[in-house]
Amino acid sequence: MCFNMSIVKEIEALQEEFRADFAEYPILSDHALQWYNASGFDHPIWPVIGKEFPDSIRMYHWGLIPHWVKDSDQAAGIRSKTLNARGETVDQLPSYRSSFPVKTCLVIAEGFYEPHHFEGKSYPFYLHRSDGRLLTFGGIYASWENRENGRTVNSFSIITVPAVGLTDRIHSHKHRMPLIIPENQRSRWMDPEISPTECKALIRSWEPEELIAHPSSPDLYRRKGSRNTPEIRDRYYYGIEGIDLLAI
DNA sequence: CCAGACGTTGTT
DNA sequence: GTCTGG
DNA sequence: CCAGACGTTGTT
DNA sequence: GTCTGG
Repeated sequence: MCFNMSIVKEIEALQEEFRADFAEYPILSDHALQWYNASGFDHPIWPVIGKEFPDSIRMYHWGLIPHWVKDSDQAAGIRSKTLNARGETVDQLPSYRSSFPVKTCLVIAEGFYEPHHFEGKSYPFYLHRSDGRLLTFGGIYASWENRENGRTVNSFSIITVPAVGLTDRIHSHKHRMPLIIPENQRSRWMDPEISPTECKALIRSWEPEELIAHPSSPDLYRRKGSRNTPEIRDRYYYGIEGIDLLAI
């Protein structure tokens, strides 16, 4: 699963790393993305690089709206359920298959959150690279035309796979994790010539050696108030050994 | 045949 | 758009 | 607006 | 406690 993620980076840092420019420069007072925690259920716009626009970074809404959706009510109903697309079935399901493999994308993030269930309670953990470098999740995207107002909504879904390694130890409940595309596989993932079979073969459980994790604030999943504060991403001490020491 | 689904796994 | 369940 | 739901597919 | 569906 992957319903919450984070990125706190300068716009320029993304452009340099991916040798791609923002198609529409985000209107940000400080030229930085400042998501300590973004909840998919709020459908934030997020930086992605799509197979059809490999030289630009675009801000797409998290929560894929399939092209066949008829109206905004239907769109609202489906996009909370398409934050993740299971890798096992992404090439078959009606909501995703027309995006695979022609509309795959790299979803740029610094880290992501997973809940650890322990003694009947849930504790969020933040997972990220120890060197602070960015991660790229494998995703799919779609464009939907809202006929009520003539506007186009671009959106994406993060592909999920069975959890492994540190992520599996943390997400002991669902055993799922986002598809992480290794740096040396990014160009392959973005290859416009790739066959469906070859593309499907790139959907594998993997996490970088550098991935580390720590418990984070129980406020992460609160419904009320701002959940996008610097503190929410910091290490939180629960005073429970099974939690505080889990990822050490 | 037509109406309805189409999706995944947070929390309280 | 296309499949499924009734 | 109110009644009714609120969950999962193991072993941390 | 809070959300959804009727």
